[in-house]
Order: sequence, then structure tokens, then C-alpha cells
Amino acid sequence: MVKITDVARRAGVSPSTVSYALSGKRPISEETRQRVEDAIRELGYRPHAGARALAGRRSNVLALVVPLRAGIHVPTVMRFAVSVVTTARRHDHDVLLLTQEEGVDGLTRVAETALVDALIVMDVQLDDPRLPLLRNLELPSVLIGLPAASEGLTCVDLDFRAAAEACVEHLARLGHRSVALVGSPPEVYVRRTAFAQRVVQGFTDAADRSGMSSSVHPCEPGAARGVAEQLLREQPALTGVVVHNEALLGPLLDAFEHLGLRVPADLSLTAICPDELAESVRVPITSVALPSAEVGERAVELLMKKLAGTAVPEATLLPPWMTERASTGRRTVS
Amino acid sequence: MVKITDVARRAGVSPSTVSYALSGKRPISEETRQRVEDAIRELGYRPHAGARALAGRRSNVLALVVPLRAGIHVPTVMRFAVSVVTTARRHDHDVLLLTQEEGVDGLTRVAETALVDALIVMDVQLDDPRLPLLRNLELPSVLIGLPAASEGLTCVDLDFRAAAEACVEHLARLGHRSVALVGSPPEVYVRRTAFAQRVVQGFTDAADRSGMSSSVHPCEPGAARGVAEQLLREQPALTGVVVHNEALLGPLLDAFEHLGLRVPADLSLTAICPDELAESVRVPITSVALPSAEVGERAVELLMKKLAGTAVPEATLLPPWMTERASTGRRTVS
DNA sequence: TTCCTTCGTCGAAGCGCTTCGACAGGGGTC
DNA sequence: GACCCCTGTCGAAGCGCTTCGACGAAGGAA
Repeated sequence: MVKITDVARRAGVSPSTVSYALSGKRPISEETRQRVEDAIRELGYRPHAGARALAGRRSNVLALVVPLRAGIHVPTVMRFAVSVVTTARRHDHDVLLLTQEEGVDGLTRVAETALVDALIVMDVQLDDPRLPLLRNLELPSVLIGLPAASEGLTCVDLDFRAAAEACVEHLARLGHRSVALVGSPPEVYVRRTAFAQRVVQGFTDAADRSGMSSSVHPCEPGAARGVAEQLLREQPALTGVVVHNEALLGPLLDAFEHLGLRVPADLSLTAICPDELAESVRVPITSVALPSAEVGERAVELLMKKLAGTAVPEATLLPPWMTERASTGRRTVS
Repeated sequence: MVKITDVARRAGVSPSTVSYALSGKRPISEETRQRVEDAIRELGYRPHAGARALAGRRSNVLALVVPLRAGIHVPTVMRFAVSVVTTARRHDHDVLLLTQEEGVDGLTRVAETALVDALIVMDVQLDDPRLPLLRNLELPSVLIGLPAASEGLTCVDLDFRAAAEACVEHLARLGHRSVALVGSPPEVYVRRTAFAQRVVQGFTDAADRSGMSSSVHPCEPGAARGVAEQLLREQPALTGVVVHNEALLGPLLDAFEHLGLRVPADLSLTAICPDELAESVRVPITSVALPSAEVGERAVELLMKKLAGTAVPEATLLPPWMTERASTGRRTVS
């Protein structure tokens, strides 16, 4: 193994100079830096991560808690995760994968062993049991998701409330008077997952404000047909549906068609989901984008700022961005 | 931060004794061990990961390369990943998440900086460009997937060839004479992804051996209806289908029904996919299980053996395990 | 000219842990 | 009784890196 002293010898300088040349923490003459870089290249030197972590008190590793619980949409979660990894690499950090199972203990462990410098936590509940821990930990952390009380924390997320409102208001503008929300599976609400709850709030409030009749339906994957039938039965005047359930978008479209409803002629559909998904189904869906890549990126960048000692806002809510596609149209009064 | 010397002082022993009590690498009297453990508990001691890695030449971290390329089924991949993380934790290891993007460089980097002790690589191609690297690296590695040449490597996977054969033979036993394989998206074959290729081989060979007529159809997600129509048009005698594409299982079932075919009365369906999936669709599918959890577990266990210096087999192929469900039946001669 | 900075570099002291060699004491064995 | 070999413990020497204080040289201010 080639180490810093080897590089130093080859470049004709001291190890500390190599270190400073690498970190830039003290001025080094251009000529010396060049010699050091050459030596590094020639020898194929790579600093030892453990030694670095020990001496520098920084491991350059972030922990990411990936939620893989019942009811979540795995591909969507992985979009966040990939964005986090990619952005972390841009900032010269690696990402340690923790599963939800490990829970509070896992977070404590990686924090206290100094395995990681910082934490990113996904799938936040309104009253998440991990919040006290995160507040007390000496390590900086960022939540992807907005709990009920964000004091003393740092959170990033899409403004789901505004997203749901945007969907409803879009339907209202098109003349719809009766709308329904097809949501995530029931267990997601039982856990009081923050984003799901906010969508319900935004949806209901906006519908009330617009004087629309509305209903909310948590929905299992695979239950598309059942929900569709139920909707038509219980809410015969229904002409607008907001879908907040990635797995159901396609099936729901099929189910409505199967029941003889044309989208958007008889029924307008909007969704909150990744743009790619909205574009890839049979009838492209008017949707508020779920900007996973941007959220992941922001999370890492906020963390980097905190690591650098900069103050950051407690909550960063990305404004909803709606794209009109083929699935929504004016209500046709029959 | 509480360190080993604090524990040593409190327990009235030397730091080395604490270390040995913890690692068990030298005999320690029961009484001393107890005092050390008490001290650890009372002080809340956690060994510093970096220091440990530096002195012990082991980081207790594994790298996992997670494939998130076009055409892969994310939930299936994550089943492997979760199993790897869970098993790794049981062996007191953590898992560093690498994306495919990082490629060969990423593997080299984490290996040479001693950030990780070992590597697990998924989504292996028959002629994977990472193989030479893995062969030369001083770090042990395990592939999830079986490349064309496995000499000098360690690989675990379901025996996909045998799995495909089992599906075909099952259909043959039921009297079917004309079968089709609905496979992964085309890009998966273009990349020469190992498991996909082996399924095709196994399927074709078994069909030939049984004297059945057969055809193979790579298939995009969302193209279910198109493929179904094409199959009926081009292969009118078709009565048996093998599906090797998680995303398509449900849609394909719907598509055949839509075309007026009853499963299994008119058409028998078998699949290679996780059992959960096979059970959760409308008509439970006779399937060969994709034992993600077991494969992930085996991968980690093989790695642990290699880290311990034990020799392990180059290829571990798990035998296929078929479960008959409602989707297959005898061919009804009409 | 003298004094004070700033720039560029070096040496040494750790960071917190593991591990090696040494050694005291307590049995066995012959 | 002499010898040897375990068992259980300690002290010290690193592991490879960062960082702090120091210092010579060069440049500016007075």
C-alpha cells in the first residue's frame, strides 16, 4: 500500500505538505503542488479512509435511511436515494445504506461510532419517533419529509399540501364540481406518514374552498378496479380524480376505461407523481411533478452546509409544478 | 467522546485487555470480562470506526453496487439489497451504497481507500467489464449473477437456466405443445445481462427437447397488450406462456383476459418472479421463486467466509423451486 | 534600516484503536 | 524439585493521516 510518506519522499517534501496540497487548507506554491500531484499520479496514491477519519474527524460518509415499509412505492424511493448518492459523490462523500428496520438504534450506532458525518432520513411521520434523537445528536441531519414540528431540524420536501391544492384548483378551473382523491395504501395513513397526510389536507381544504363535493380513498395496489367501481357507485356526479399513488396510475386508467368512462371526456385525472411516470402511461396524465432528484440534491446540499457550519432554514418546501397533459379537460355537462 | 482508555480505567484494566475482551482474540477471565462489560455499559462506550479500521485493517463495511439501469425491476433489486444489508448487520458489517454510474472507478476507489473490506456486485453481464478488476483486486468480492466465465470469482444466483426449464417442463407435462417466453425489456438483452440470457437458453432448449414450438419476446413495460395480441396472431396454437418480467405479470393477465382468453382454461401462465408477486396478482401464478432474500444472504455469507480466509466455491446456483398455483392447467384439446 | 506580515514549508504530536511480545503465576509432568 | 506450558494481563509500538506551532524568506510600511 502506498502512503502519504511515500508520496512525500517522491515529491521531495514533507508529509504535511502533501496533506496541505491535497486539502488546500494552507497555501502551497504552484510548483510544489505540481510535484505532489505528479508523485500521487505516478504512485497511484489513495489516502486511507480510516486514517483520514481518525485524524481529520470526518469520515466523508453520509447515512441514508431508506424506507422499505408496507405501502411505499419502491421505484419512487429509489429515485431519491440515487439522487442522494450522486450528489453526495459530487461533494466527495459516500453513502451508507441503513434500512428502516435498524431504526433508532441504527442511527445511534453509526453516529456514535463516527462511521458517518451526517444523516439523511426519509419517510418521515408527522410525529416521528426519531425526531428527539435527531435533535439531540451532535451530528447534522436532514429529513426528506416534513414532520408536524420542524423546530431544531432541517427538512426538505415537495410542498405536498400546495401540490394537492394545485390539482384540485386545476380541476375547479375546468368546471369540475365533484372530485375524489385516490391515495396511498391505508397503512401509510395509519403510520401518519407526513406527505400523505398533507395531501389529504390540501385536497380537502381546496375542494371545500371551491365548494366541490369530495371524497378520499386510501387504496391498496391491485385494488384499482374496486375503487373505480366504488367511486362511480357512491359519487355518481364524479368527474375529477386526483391520484396520489404511483402504483395505481395505470391500473386506474384501465379500470375506468373498463367501466366505460373515457379519459378525459368523461373523467379528468390528475396525479402527484414523478413526471416520467405521468408521461409513460397510456393516456399521459396532467400531474404535479414529484421532484425526487431535486429533493435528494437539496438534502445533500443542506447537509454540506451544515457540516461547513452554515445556518440553514428549518423547512425547505419546493413549490408544486404542474404540467398539463392529455388526462384533463373541461367538464362536459350532459 | 468516551474512548477505550476511559473504559479501561473504569474497569481497572489496561486498554489492551478491553480490546481483547471485546474481540475475544485472547482469553480473558470471566470476572474481568464482566467488569469490562459493565464499564462499557455505564459509560456508553462505542469504538470509533475510523480508529478501528486503521488499527485493525478492517472497516467492517461492504460495498454493494446496486443496478438501476434501464429495464430492471427496482422492487426486485431492492429485495436483494435489503437482504444484503440485513445479513451484513447480522455479521456486524455495514453496507455502502454504490450506483452503477460510479462503475469500475467507484469500485476501485472504495477498495483502494480501504473504505470497504469487500464488494458485492449485482446485475452481472455475461462478459462484464468489471470482471478483470474484481479478479485483480486484493479485496474479496461476490457477484450476484453468473457471468460467462466464473474462474477466479465467486458467484451466487438462482439457476435461471434450470428455472426456465422447469417452467417449460411443467407446461409440457400438462400437455402443452406451443409455448412462448415473455421476457425482460430488450435493453436487458442488449447488455447481455446474464440471468436474462440464461432464461432464454433454458427455455429454448427445454422446448426443443420436448418437441414444442416456441418463441421468445423481449417486452417493454406497458407493452403487455401489444405482446398479447402479437402472440395470438403469430402463434395461434399457443397455450402456454412463461413470463420473466415482473412488471408485466399483472398487465399481461389483464391483456389476455381482455382478448377473451381465460387463464388457465385457454392459456396456462407460469413465471419466474418473487413468490409474493406471483401470489398477489388476480390469478395466482404458478411460478419458480426468485429467492432474493436467500441469494442476498448467501452472498454476504460467502463474503464473510472469504474474509475469514476460507475457500468457497466459484459458483453457487440455487436450484429452482416451483410452486403450482391457479394459472396452469392441462391443455384442453378443442 | 527596522519591524511586522504573509507565504510556504517542516517536524512532531496526536486521533483511538489493535496487536505483538513479554511476563507472572499456576498447574501438570517426569 | 526442575521444567514446561498454559492462562490472563500489561505496556508499547504502531496503523496512516491531519493539524498545530514554529520558522526562514520575502515583501511592505514607517
